[in-house]
Amino acid sequence: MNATIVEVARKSGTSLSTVSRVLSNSAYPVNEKTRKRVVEAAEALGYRPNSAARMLRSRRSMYIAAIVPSLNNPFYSTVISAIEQEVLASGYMLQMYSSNNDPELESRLLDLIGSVQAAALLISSMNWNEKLERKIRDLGIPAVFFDQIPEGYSGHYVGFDFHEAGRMAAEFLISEGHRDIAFGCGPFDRESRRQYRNGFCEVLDEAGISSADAIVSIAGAGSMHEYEMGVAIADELLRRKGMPTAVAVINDIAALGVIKRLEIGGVNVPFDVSVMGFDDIPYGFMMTPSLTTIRQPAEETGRMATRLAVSLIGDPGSECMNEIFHPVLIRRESVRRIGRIERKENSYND
Amino acid sequence: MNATIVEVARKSGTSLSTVSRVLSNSAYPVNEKTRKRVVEAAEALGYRPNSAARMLRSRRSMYIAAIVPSLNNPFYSTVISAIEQEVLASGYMLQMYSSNNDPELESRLLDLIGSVQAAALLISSMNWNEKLERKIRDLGIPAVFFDQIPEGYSGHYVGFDFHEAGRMAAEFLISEGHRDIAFGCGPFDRESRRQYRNGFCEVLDEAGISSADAIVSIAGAGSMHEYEMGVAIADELLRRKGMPTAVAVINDIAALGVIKRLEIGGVNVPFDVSVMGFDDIPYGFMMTPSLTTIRQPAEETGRMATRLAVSLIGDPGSECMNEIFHPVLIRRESVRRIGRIERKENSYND
DNA sequence: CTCCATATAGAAAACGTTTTCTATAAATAG
DNA sequence: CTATTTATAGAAAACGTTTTCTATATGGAG
Repeated sequence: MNATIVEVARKSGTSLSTVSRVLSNSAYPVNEKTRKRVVEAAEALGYRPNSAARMLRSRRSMYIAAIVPSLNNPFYSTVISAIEQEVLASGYMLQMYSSNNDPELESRLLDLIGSVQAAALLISSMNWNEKLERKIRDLGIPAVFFDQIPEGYSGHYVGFDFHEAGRMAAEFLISEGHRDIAFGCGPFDRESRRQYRNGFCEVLDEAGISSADAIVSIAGAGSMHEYEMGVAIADELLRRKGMPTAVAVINDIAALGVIKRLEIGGVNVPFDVSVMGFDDIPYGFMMTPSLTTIRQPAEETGRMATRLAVSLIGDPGSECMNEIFHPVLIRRESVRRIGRIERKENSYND
Repeated sequence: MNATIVEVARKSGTSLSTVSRVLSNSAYPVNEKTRKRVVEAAEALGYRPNSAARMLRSRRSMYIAAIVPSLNNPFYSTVISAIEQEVLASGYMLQMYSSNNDPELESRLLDLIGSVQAAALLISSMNWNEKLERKIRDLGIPAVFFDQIPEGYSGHYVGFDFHEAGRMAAEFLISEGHRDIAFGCGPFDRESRRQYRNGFCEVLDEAGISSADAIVSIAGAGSMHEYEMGVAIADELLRRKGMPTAVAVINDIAALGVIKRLEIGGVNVPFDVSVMGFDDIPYGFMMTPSLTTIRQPAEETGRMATRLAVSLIGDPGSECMNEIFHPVLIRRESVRRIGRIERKENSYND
């Protein structure tokens, strides 16, 4: 099987202690000549340290664990890529799992992570309760929440200002001359969505537009695919008497559903109705019309969360650290300025 | 810190051997009464086995490692999700890394994987050479390639019939009445693409259509984003004297670039030119026009590769196992039948 | 020249398990 | 009633490292 440190010791004519010191480049002084012999022997034998033994004895973990709701969501896959890079760059290895936002699965995953002795936990979850809190605390390792921060959570996190994003969406639509505005979404089952809605409605109300009528919330959307939800939102819009001039949708995929359904219903986007997304999925600018949306910085979130976690490893008692990212507006074609009727110049690129 | 088996033994008034037997549910008989005591003590202490110790002593790994070119690619993220599920279901844990198809990084990752003592390796790579072969062999664990199978590789794999996919694309276009057909792609730097091209051209030639003129290969596309490549393909098409009636594109994202660029150039898809994709990204049916394409079964690939790997763990000498999946045609709107001029009925769903 | 620090390296302990070995009591076979 | 399984459980070894402890030269300081 794999060569062990003992075989390297035998081959290099030294003791196992010496070999360990060389190969784990400890601070302990070892003669240059000997070091060379050891390195050569290890090389020749194709020695690779057994990480289980190493972790066991040194009581140091080489793993950072991450839990995201889904890997298929382009936002999270971007975050995860950034996390992966940063984790490797910090000398750790990544153990990544997806939870589907299922509390049951989340709990099982935390047990697994507990038994692999990860050095830190990165997690994005919409659930927060006694049980989860205890489970995470029992892990005895620093945990960093990122992206959505569940209500009541009070620990380290790298978040995003969903409230500001909601405000930004509404402000932009109003600044483009819209007054008759709808807000399409599913149930408000997570804090992030409530915040977005609050920000959005706040601005509407400030502008003297009734936000109560604006909301088109698809009740049973919890189990629906985002796209279907968008279709349902557009259905509802088409059913109403008066069409708004603009609709903000809770995420990009749903926005695509809205657009497709409206187009089929004979309503042109953006000429009859403007549609505004949220997320900035990488396909938004490839569409026709390309999607005006709001971006949450995904790489930055992943990187920052990882850095924070790494810095927390080894000093557990530190007070709550956090970082909040801000939304950035991505102006493209799916929202048009009211009053202008000329066709906006098309572009095939961002 | 975390409770150990010894503390559980003390608390339950038994020996550490007994505790181990209970908690690792070994086949060894242990009195029901005692078992209960142990379980309760473990529960009370919140005991979680230390996987490093467990792996070290039992010489069994709990990890399956996977390397994919990219996590941001929706095809791979679907594969990875399936792998994750299947790995967990088999009682293992997943260690997943992305290589960007970079041989250097691949090699580093293999070293890492070697030292974590994974039980099996799942890998999708376009590179195959002496060095990689030796590295993988040195791991001493079963390796299963999936998706693309590099030329010269002879081991376990779960593949896809790219040649058939190429044939299918060409046959479909011809069956829809097209004779003037282009094939848009980047450099043929990987076996899978060569196979697709070969199948495609084969059918063209059989039908008496010169395949040599059909190929629009963007030279510098190696470093380009797929979408840019599509734009470049369309540019080239627009530059030519005669527009083909149909263009097959090497992947969906590039197809989106082609469509957008053609539309901007005043060429309507599918009325003036039909566009055929390849991959079936999840956004294909959300677009306008929705994308006609060919699907490689991603979940099935991930699941099958994992099952194969798991079955291979522990009997290393078995001969080369493999499984090949076949393409399935996804008919949507971006390809139209030549001769028909009525607008196909739009649908907002698959 | 003696004493003490220093560089170097081997011996042994330890990490938390699983597994093998050994021991005892109960149960069955003869 | 003795001999031999069988059920049960503790003791001890082992997995491959890192770390602590101990030992031996070597080199200055006095």
